[in-house]
Amino acid sequence: MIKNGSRLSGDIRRDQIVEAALRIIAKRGVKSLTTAAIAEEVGISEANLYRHFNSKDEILQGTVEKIGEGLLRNLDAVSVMTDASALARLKRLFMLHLDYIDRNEGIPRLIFSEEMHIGKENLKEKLLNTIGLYSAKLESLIKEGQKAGLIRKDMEHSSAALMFMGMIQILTMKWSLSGFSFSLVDEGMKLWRNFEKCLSVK
Amino acid sequence: MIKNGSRLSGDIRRDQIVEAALRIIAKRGVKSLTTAAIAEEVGISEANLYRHFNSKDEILQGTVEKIGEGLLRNLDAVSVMTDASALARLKRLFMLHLDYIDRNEGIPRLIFSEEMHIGKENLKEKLLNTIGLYSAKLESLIKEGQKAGLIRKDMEHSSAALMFMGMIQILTMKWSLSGFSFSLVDEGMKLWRNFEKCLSVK
DNA sequence: TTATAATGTGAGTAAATACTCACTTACAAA
DNA sequence: TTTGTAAGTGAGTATTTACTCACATTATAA
Repeated sequence: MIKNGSRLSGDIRRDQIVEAALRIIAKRGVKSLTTAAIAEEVGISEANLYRHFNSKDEILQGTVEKIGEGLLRNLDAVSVMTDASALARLKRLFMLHLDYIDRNEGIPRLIFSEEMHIGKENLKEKLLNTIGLYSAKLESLIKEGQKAGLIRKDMEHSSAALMFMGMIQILTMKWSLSGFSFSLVDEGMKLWRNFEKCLSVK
Repeated sequence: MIKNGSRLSGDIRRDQIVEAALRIIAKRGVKSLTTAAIAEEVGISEANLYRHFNSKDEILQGTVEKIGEGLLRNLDAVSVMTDASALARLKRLFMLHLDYIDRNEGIPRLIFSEEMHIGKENLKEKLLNTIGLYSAKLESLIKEGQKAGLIRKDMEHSSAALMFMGMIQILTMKWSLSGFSFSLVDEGMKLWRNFEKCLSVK
């Protein structure tokens, strides 16, 4: 049995464990992600966990990978919209992102968590890598919009991309602090309308 | 000796403890903020900590208060600039905020931390309260700028305020993830220039 | 059938952590 | 001087947590 973090197509338990971890984070936070809690959520013994992962850290790594895959799927979904304008695709990406977070409340918890920021170089790297891919896509969409005459030419790509991600972040954080009490998507729509004014040529 | 969380002017140890806590968070994160670590940083025994605070939670509350005070001081500093334009004051507030974070690396760690988001209703409330005051100030400055004809009239106040805070957030998070490896203030300046384009009437 | 590997578990263990307690020392006011 | 109180400590304790180990069961393939 290979347990070194590499994917093994047939290992159903691995997926169950990772999904259980995400559920626990969503419900009770990263601090409550103990081996005991995971084992109970899956319905197996704690010792059995270690038949599928070498450490709790590896489990965490699995959940980060899973989240990253979901986010990158959104990039693909937008890439496919070949007949839509750059601005329409940016909007779609914005809403897809919010919707994905809405369906996985563990995401902001995990991304903001200290586990992701301190030590754990592999986790940090994965996150930075995903952010990098995301930024690149955003910047290329913005450039495309500028060429098409939809987005003002004096808008700097990297700054606009940061603004895009910043809006998602602050909204997500407010949402998390409020106990997920308002509609991410509705509030996001309002924010987007304003951002579009910023981008558009007058 | 009163230890119920209320300020006591003469208690120097309280301040020392809170400052030590902030230093530990900056250096090693909230997870490393143990009673043992605090005691060692201050240079007193663990038991002595409990002469000044009833619990570790109270110490954390003290640090959150300290940070909040600093942020609100920036609001005051800007309120005093009576002869500057609304846009100039917004810029000043933006840079003051970044500078304050730059000098206190523990701030993003603490604000993003699970301790602030899960359970601990009193901490959450303090944070939300500070954010509320901040938003209100931002919105009033934006309105002022609109009246003066400096900021475009079709910009929605609350969305623009969220964008302002979102930029600080995303920049701060990138900075934290990068191990504080770039200049917050320099990168912030770039972002600000772009944001000003968004706000300004053409 | 039988050998081998995978999957499973209960009962640990060592380390970390927030907090307590009995007791001592310093020090200011009566 | 006495007395009361704040400030201090070393040596605990109960609990939590990641992880291990010896051993049992199940599935697979020769």
